[in-house]
Amino acid sequence: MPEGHTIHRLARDQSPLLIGRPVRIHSPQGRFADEAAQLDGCTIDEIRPCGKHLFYRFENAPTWHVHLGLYGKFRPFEGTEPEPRGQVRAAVSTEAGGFHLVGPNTCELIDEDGVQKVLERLGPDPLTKNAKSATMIERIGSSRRAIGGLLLDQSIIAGVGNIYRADALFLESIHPETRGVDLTERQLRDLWRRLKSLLQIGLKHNKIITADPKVVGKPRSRMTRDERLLIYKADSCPQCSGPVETLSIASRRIDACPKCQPRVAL
DNA sequence: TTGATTGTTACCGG
DNA sequence: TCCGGTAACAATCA
Repeated sequence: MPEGHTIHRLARDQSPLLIGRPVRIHSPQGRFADEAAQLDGCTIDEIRPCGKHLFYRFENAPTWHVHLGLYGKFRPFEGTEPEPRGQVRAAVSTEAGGFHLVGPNTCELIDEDGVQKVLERLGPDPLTKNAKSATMIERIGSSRRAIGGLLLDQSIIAGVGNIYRADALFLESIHPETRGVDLTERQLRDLWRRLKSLLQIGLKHNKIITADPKVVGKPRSRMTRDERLLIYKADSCPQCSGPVETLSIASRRIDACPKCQPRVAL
């Protein structure tokens, strides 16, 4: 259930355990068996995150491309591999431990051309070092689509999901139905910085910080100011205490405060 | 059992 | 041509 920060976090956490040594890979339920056999015993050179995609680059073997989709997750273990539970597509391990990959959306082997094809379809990822906002700003600024929809479009900006789009727009006082062309360059630069900041906070804490106590996992009263000032699934606006408006943009829920995020007059 | 969900894509129609 | 709506896929939980 990832937005981009989850993917970057996984790459960061898995790298010291897996890179530079041979790994055992198998597919307990067979749905990835042929591919796993190709990788078994090979050495991982690099675990590269981009947006919501993960690329495991191997020495002398194809690249393993994983996208978790809505439900996929990595179930880590220490020491000996446990009995698989659920739809375990692949099991990866070293002597120290490893993980079960459960229910991913994408799980495939691709060559370098394949990697490039996936990357070409992604916009800049704010969590990637030296990522440039220019592409995002240019594409949004020339689009008549609603900004709420544009932020979910991975070819415009990679790694942003449903929660961060809502909270970033709230923090920047932009109504989700505002058209891209109606935003100023200043607003777009601020929006990029805000998304980057939110993703970095998520990366640091290893969870999305929102106003929903169930998601955050700690009481609202104990959140810092930055953590609390968010609107996704909030009962009322954290800023003005007014009612929250729930909309559907790009077929997904988005919340907004009609007072703090005024609609632009057309 | 039903509905919702931190995702993506193909397809259709205005 | 652009863009929104919808279904499909898939897994889990309240």
